[in-house]
Amino acid sequence: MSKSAISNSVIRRLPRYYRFLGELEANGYVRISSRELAEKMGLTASQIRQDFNCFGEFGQQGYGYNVSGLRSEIGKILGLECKTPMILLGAGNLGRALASHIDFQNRGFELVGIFDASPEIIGGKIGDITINDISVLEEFCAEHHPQAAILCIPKTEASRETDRLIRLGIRAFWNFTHYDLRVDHKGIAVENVHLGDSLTTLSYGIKSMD
Amino acid sequence: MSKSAISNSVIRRLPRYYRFLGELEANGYVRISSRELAEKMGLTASQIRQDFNCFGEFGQQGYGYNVSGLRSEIGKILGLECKTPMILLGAGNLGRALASHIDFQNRGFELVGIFDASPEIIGGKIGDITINDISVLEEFCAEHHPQAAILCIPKTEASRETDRLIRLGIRAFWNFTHYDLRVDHKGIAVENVHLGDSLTTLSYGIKSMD
DNA sequence: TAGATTGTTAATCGATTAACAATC
DNA sequence: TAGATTGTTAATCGATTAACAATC
Repeated sequence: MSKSAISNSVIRRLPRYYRFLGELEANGYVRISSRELAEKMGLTASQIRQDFNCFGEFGQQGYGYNVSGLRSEIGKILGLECKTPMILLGAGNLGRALASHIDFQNRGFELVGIFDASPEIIGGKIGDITINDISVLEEFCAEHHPQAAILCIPKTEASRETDRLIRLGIRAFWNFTHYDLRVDHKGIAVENVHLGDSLTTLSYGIKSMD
Repeated sequence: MSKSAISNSVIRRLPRYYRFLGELEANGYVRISSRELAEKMGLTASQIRQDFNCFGEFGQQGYGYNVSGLRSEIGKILGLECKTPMILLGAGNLGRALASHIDFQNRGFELVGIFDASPEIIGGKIGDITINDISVLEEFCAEHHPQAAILCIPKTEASRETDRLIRLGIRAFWNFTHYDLRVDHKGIAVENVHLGDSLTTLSYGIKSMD
């Protein structure tokens, strides 16, 4: 829907705003000014006001922003009222960690299935979801229509499984494999998480301190 | 050392360059032009040349860049020839995943110790490293002098443990806890990985496709 | 009303892209 | 030499910051 001109830089900041506002709300804040929020988040007040004005007028002159109102507006923009059904491919340590620790509900998703190829793992459970054989993916998708997938599989299988998943109706990928997923198909969303690159950046950070 | 004017945007791209060049090298590439690399990475040739010129002249007119030479130069800039001793705090699923799947050696680090507070976990092993009781951190640091730490502990303990670790000589944090670590102390490097924010961004990506 | 703080425009800053002379 | 491709400067684009009138 809103494909208007919200820049990528702004969007990347929205989840963090949403998170901070949630914490403020939990701590009993009712209102907050751009100046105060800027201080807490390490941004400038100007930037915060510019950001929030991309999608309408949420504040009130002389008062500031209503914390819970603003938070729920940002939640709507992020699409968090939908709970997109999501599956996990690869139930190794990382897949297991994500399945058990990520708060899918509050991020706009619901984890509905877990798949792996290794016989020792298949049949086990993570939370209350049973790990299925990846060969039953077709039947599962026909029945449950998941729309998003987490990729925690070996690099070598990523490309093949991605094609398969797209054929099965998956439109969004949270990619943890060791390569950059770039899908040519239009209408597919991809979020690459490259943990190795993140650690490498930290290495530079150490070196450049003196 | 080189605290010159390498912008943050460039630095964020370096690990990815390093990775792509490694793959090219593995595939037998000896030379590559900025145009060809741009195509493979989804960047512009101009940007690549600008980026590489931040730290000297690595290419050769009429020829392009030597793949392995360029890669090792970027490796030096990133500080990957050092193997900074690193410890892991928190050996739950996520900590376990990182300890077993991350290629520390190629990212400028060496994992030298793992700590947890839970009696059921302490004494176990991940790879060939024994999980220690977090109470022996002081002795361990006095002996092994780790300089970096991975935080995979509950949010509630993050602030306290961070202070403790800084006192023990840790100068770099790879932070997976559910809050933004901002260290006031000068001379501390932090890389926050907020997986929840990443997933939230994907939610927006789905919604904004139409 | 007076004080505070937004919404918004204008100014600045930085990053990306385009262009081309230098040179291998 | 001719062709290719860099290194680098100039032009463009976008994002951040500053400023202030509008208004609660």
